[in-house]
Amino acid sequence: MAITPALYFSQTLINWYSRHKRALPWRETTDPYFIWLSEVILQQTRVAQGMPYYLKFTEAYPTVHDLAAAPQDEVLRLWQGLGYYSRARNMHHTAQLVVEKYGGNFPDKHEELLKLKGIGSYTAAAIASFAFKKQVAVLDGNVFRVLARVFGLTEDIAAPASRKVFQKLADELVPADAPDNFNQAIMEFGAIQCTPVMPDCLFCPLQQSCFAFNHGMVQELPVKSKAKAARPRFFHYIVLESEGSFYMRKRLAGDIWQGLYDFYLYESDSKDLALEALIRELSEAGIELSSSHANLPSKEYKHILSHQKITARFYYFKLDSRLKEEVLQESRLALYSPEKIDELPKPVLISNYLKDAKILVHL
DNA sequence: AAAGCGGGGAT
DNA sequence: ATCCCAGCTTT
Repeated sequence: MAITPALYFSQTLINWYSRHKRALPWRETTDPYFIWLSEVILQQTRVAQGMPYYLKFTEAYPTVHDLAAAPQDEVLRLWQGLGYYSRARNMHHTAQLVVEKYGGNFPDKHEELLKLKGIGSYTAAAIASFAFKKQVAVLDGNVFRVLARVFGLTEDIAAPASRKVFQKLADELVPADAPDNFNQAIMEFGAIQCTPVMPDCLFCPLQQSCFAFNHGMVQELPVKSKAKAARPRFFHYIVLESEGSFYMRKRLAGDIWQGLYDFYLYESDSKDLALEALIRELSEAGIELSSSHANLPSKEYKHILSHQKITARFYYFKLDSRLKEEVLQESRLALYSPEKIDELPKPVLISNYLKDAKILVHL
C-alpha cells in the first residue's frame, strides 16, 4: 500500500537521523531534568557552545534539588559567558518551583510545562516528546527552515503570526509512534543537512520532493525579515581600587546583564569621556576623586550584542581610603577581593578587562 | 505585534 | 568588518 506524504517525510528524516545523528549526552537520557537543562541551554545556542555548560551544570547539580538549593550568584557564575541570562534566572526559579510544587518531578503535559518560567512552546514540546513520548511537534529555527524549504512555505518566519501555519504542518507530520525520534531528526537535519547557508542539497534524501530545490528557491527560503540595527552605547567604567580590592555591584533589572556584576558605570552618548560631568556625578554619589589619583584609561573595548553595540573604556582609580558606608548603600557598590571577584558572575566584557588588567589571572 | 535580551561562528 | 544563527518574556 502507498504511504502518505507525511509518512514519507517523517520516515525519510528518521532514517536519515539513524545514520547521521551526533552522539550527545542529553540524547542518552529520558530524565526530564536533564532534557530540560539541555533544552534551556540550547535555546539560541549552538551545540558546540552549549556542551561545556551542560557538562558543568549536570556535574554541579546532578538533580533538580541541587539546582534549586544553589545560590543565584553561583548559578549565574556557571552560566557566565552563555548569554541571555534570564534563562539562568528562570531556570533557577523553575527548579525551586518543581521541587516545592511537584516534589521534584516535572509535569508531563505540554500545557503544564508551558506554565513554568523559561519554558515556552518549543521547550515544552521538547520535554514532552523526549522525556514523555508525547505527540507534540517542536518548532525551532531548524524546523522553520526545513518546513519552509521542503513544503514551500513563504510566510515570514520572523513574524509571530506565521507560527500558526508552521505549527499546524509540524503537528500533522509528527508520527504517533516516534514523536521523540521525529523531533530530534528534523532539528538535526536542519542543523547538519538543510543548513542556513550552503545546504547539502546534492546528497539530500528529500531532494526529489523538496519544493525549494525543485523551484530553485533554496536561497530564498525561508523568508525572514531583517532585524533592525544594533543600538550604539558608550560605557565608561570607573574601576575603584582600595588596598587591592575593587568596588563592584550587581546589575539591576531593566537593562542588559541583569544579576551580573560590573563596576561603577558612567554611560554617555559619546566614546569620549566628559570628565567634568563624571566628576560631578561621582561627587553627588559621595565619591570624591582628587587629582592625585592615578587615572589610567584602558584600551577601547568593542562588545557586540545582537541588539546593542557597546564601546567601553575602563578608568582605573586607586582610592586613598575606603568609601563610607552610606556611600556604599546609595551606590550599591561593595568591595571585593580578586578571589571574590573570580566567583562573581560577570559579563564577558568585564571578564575580558579583568584578564587584560591582570586583576584576574585565571579564566 | 514588536521590542528586549548574549554571545559566538563562518565568510 | 559583516554576515549569520534564535526562544522566551515583557511591553
